[in-house]
Amino acid sequence: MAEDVRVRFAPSPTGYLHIGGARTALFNYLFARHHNGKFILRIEDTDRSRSTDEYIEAIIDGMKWLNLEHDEGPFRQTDRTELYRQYVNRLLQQGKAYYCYCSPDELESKRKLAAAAGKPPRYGGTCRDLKNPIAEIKPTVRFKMPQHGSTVVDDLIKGKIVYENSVFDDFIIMRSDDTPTYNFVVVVDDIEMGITHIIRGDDHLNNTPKQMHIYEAFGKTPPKFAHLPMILGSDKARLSKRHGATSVQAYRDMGYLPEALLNYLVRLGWSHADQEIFTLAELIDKFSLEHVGSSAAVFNPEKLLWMNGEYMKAKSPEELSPLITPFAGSIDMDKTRLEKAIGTLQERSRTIVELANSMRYYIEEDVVIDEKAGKKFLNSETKPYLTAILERLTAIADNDFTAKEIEAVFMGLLAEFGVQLGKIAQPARVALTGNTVSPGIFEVIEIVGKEWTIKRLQKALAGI
RNA sequence: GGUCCCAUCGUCUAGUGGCCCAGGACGUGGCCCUCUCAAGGCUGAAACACGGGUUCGACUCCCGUUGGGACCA
Repeated sequence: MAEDVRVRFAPSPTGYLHIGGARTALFNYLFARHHNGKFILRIEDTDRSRSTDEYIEAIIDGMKWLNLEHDEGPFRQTDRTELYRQYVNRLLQQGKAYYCYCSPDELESKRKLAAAAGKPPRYGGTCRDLKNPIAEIKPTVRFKMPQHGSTVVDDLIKGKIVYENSVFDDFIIMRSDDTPTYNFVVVVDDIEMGITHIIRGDDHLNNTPKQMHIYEAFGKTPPKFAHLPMILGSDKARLSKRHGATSVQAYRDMGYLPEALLNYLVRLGWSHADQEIFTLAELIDKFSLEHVGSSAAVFNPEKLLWMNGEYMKAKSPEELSPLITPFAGSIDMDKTRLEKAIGTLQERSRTIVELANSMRYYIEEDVVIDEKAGKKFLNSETKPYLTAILERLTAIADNDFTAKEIEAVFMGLLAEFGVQLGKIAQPARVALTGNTVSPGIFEVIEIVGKEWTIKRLQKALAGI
């Protein structure tokens, strides 16, 4: 390996950490870890009017939740304007950039003229060879782009892309108020930070040739570029708020697991034959830019939900238990009983929220009977069963109140009444959980415990 | 409008000229299992945008058309 890999994730803090941003961060992270390189976080807050500290926090927070640890940073661009100015001056001194005195109005009218003539609205180079400064006007600084030949971007994902230099104009690198522009700042920062690979969304693809010329103006070899395809919404337009939840924290709040979200995100564009589920270690080991596809991907919430369910099943109750707290509050329950309860529910919960919600009849002493369920299963027909269940369960010794014993009771009842299990399990389920759906009834009864079970059965019977 | 990118089941994708009358996954239909619901097992429907080349042979290479997307204004 010739040089050490250094990559960066450079979001602008104008919103929460976006799903697309998270994927970009993930790919950078995996690339860095795979190559034993460095992953740098840089906050692009040059646009001060739209950047807020709250969003900076939110982005860092989101990265932390996803466990995408950076090695350096977070760096911020604010207060580095002096540095950018120095870089601009170097270009100015070397004649690679120049002052432009054209007023916005002039440029605007020229643009309109060009548009009317059906020509692309490019800067004509009016001030390119100007000898004497015009004292009374505060100028912008433009970068001299080559006027002939072509520029080749050899992208790691998209392949070779050729741009005719005639399509470029001399773009502004510093505004008249001394603030540098995006394309310039990125390059300066990437040079300063020694970035070797730029992995970013392909919405930046068309900026790349311009940036390459800035590198060259500073005598630097441009880094390698890899432009990731966009993530789209169901209507194939770029994923945005109107497609529903797009921020990483929204998924956290909906009870998704960070590992599952990452796993889903990595499969949006990257693949490893037929494999769907990957541990982080596997991803780091197997990740490569060569297997990143080149077409945009539609975000599919259903598949994410499925994948989260897979991770819910794979977790141990001990791991799940603390994750419920934000949704269900701290649960006053014996540790082993709590974990048993989770164990019965995790495989039928696709999110932590679903899990927390279905915990109710384990956590709360009283249960609300669903009206429809009550009508159907708690009636004169089932009363004898419930009465018998209450009687037999009460007879079980307190320390024998286990699923196994409870099952034996039910089996005995089946024989006596000459009915199928469903006949008596459903009424019991409704009496104990309030609903027709739950884990296996014997386990439920054990975990609910003798005291509450008896109480609930009595209450159900009283209501008939 | 100009420039650029993209195009395999509804969706994510495998496929790097013959292994493909196209494989996996989500979703979806059916069946099985079953105390309910999930889970699980089996099974079905479902795609190479179109048109030209190149080649003994194209999903795979080239060109064009169409359609989507991005950027610049």
